[in-house]
Amino acid sequence: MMLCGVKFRLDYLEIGKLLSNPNLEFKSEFSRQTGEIGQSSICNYNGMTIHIKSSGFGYLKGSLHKFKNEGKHNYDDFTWDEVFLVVDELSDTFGIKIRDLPLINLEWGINVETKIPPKQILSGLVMHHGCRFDKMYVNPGTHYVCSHSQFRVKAYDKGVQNCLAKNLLRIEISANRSKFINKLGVYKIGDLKRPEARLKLQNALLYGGWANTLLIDPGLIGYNPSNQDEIIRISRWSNPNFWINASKQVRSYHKRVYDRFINEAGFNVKQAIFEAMMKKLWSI
DNA sequence: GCCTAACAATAGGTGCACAA
DNA sequence: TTGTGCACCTATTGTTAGGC
Repeated sequence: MMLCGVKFRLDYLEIGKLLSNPNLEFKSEFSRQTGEIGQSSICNYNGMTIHIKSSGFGYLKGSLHKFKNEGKHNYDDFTWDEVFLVVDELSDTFGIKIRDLPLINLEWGINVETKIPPKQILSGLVMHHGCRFDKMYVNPGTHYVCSHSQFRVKAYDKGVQNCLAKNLLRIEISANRSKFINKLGVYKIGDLKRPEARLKLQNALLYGGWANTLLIDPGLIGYNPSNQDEIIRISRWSNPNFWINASKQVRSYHKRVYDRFINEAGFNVKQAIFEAMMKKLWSI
């Protein structure tokens, strides 16, 4: 599993230390109209950003994974040992103890290699729980995002994004609220030293995230229905709008029947990804 | 302004009865 | 056999007040 984005809350103490750190250069908002210098100031450093809103409130956010790669990319693997090395390095650079800062947001995910191009898988993503996936166009590529109020489930083609030759699918959970990660036993980055906390993040990704997605199996597109009933069912199941517009009971029923059908017909794209994630999770 | 905690409201999943 | 509606429980979401 890989940690990606983080957002920490900064208090009076840290803000004072950061502002007096000679290695950091802060830029303030400046209004040409009034000539006033805004209260908030920003500092960018290798993919990490410090936002100081007032003397008592600010946050530090960015990608630890990118920071490890000097702010350039995040398509390689990022082990837990590396996470804590990066946190220590960042702590030294900034002169504050990052490990003990309260986490406000956290993003974690995994890259898996797939047999078929990720694009085919992504276009079949319909919903996560009762929430539909939206397409967000980012250059290059497309992010499939499902936004709940406390967290987002994201999937995208990591290979295309970084012009890699292999089929690399990234699946990610991003928690917007500290409540969501607190529930998993994570309050600060140091908590992730504990294997139980890491396991909870993994499970949230596997079971809470991927297992609860509704995926139209790419195999369905080329499937030859054997009778009239199947023609109707397949045409419904392969239509995202059928799922999105169905009442929750209808959806729940069809999901069950669809899962059984997928299983019997041997369409296993979702399951294969689940297993690949599982394997990958235990290897890094 | 930005965020959190607590609470109420709403939505999802499941099992079951039952209709077409 | 396929599909729908209902009740129940639980998880998620929205709202409000309040901290810093």
